[in-house]
Amino acid sequence: MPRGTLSAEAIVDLALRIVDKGGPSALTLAAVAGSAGIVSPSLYKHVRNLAELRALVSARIVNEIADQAGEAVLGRSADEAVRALMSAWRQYVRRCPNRYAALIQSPEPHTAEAGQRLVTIMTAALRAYGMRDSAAIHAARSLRAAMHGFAVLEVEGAFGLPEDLDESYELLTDIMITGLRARQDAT
Amino acid sequence: MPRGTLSAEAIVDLALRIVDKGGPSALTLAAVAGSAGIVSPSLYKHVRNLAELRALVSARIVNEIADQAGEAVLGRSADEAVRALMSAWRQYVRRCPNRYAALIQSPEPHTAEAGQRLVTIMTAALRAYGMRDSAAIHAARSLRAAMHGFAVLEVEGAFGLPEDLDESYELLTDIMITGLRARQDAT
DNA sequence: CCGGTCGGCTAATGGCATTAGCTTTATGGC
DNA sequence: GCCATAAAGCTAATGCCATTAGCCGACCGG
Repeated sequence: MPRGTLSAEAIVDLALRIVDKGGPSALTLAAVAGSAGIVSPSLYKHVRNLAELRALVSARIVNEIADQAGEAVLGRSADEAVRALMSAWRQYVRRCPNRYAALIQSPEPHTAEAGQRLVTIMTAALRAYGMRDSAAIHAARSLRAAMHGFAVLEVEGAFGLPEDLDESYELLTDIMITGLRARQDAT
Repeated sequence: MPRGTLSAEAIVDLALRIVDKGGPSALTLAAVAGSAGIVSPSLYKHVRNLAELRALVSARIVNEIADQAGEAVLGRSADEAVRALMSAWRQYVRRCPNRYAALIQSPEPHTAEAGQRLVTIMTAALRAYGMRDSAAIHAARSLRAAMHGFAVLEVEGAFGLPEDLDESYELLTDIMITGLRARQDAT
């Protein structure tokens, strides 16, 4: 077997660079092959098809986010943990908007596994509010919806008005924290 | 001029039916042309290109959502208005998941205009919390992020766990209401 | 030294968007 | 009622992309 230098991992690396530069729509097999110095059909020796490459890329991105999120939450709990988590999430989005835009939310094995890490991190952070099991799941979903929604809208340029986005996100953060805490008091 | 029966409006109608049936990726000029009984190049006499068609479709969808949202909010205020708004939003998503998935959040004139309607509806609902101007904008963005995030994740099947989604959304609704009310009390 | 397999290649197909340029057809002014 | 015109259809052609089939050479273990 020739050139051992091209693994699926390496291909994902190249794919990420392409996404960073040209956005999600630039991620084509032709482009990846080109940047690897081979022709596109050769890629099929490493990756099943474009859909799988997208899934692998997404899994990598989710893992990156989970890394950031996990680090942010470390040593904090309750309000501070949620604030740090939300802040870390948005920081990732601002640092790598194209990657975030390329994220595909599929019930695909690799991505799902990485997503599981996030669920664990989030439910752990929520345990400080006295939430467990189902309650923690529902709260984690709410948190994720808020973060993801803001991220998607910001990345896609959907916030047209001139108001400062940092302020908006701070408000969203405060709302989530207040809301979660109220739940804690309620139950 | 022959066949006056095919306007941009009619094309969007056909496009929506295609999206409903096959999801966003099924929306191709070839498919639309086929369902209109013409060949694809003829479409360019009515629509600039695929991107514009997508934008027109999105504008229509945003208007549909604004209709539902506006109706839901009518005659209610504060908590009740927010609850009704969030409920209407998700009902639309559940009724037309493919349409929601096809939504493109572009800073494009038609969509932006429809989006303006939504902003108006939302800020009006938030005025009951004593929010005006910038404060209302930030709050509207937060609300939109929460609703959109949940919608996107639900539509894309990103919520893998068996927990009931209705319950999750109710929690998110409560969190938003509690958070917004706390803001009201704060200022 | 040799055979298998891995990883590259070329060729070919089919779907799609898009452009150019031709033809038909309805209609509005005469 | 007729005809010029412009709208709205068509065919042909291009180019990009994913994907499949089948070929070939190079590395590795024995």
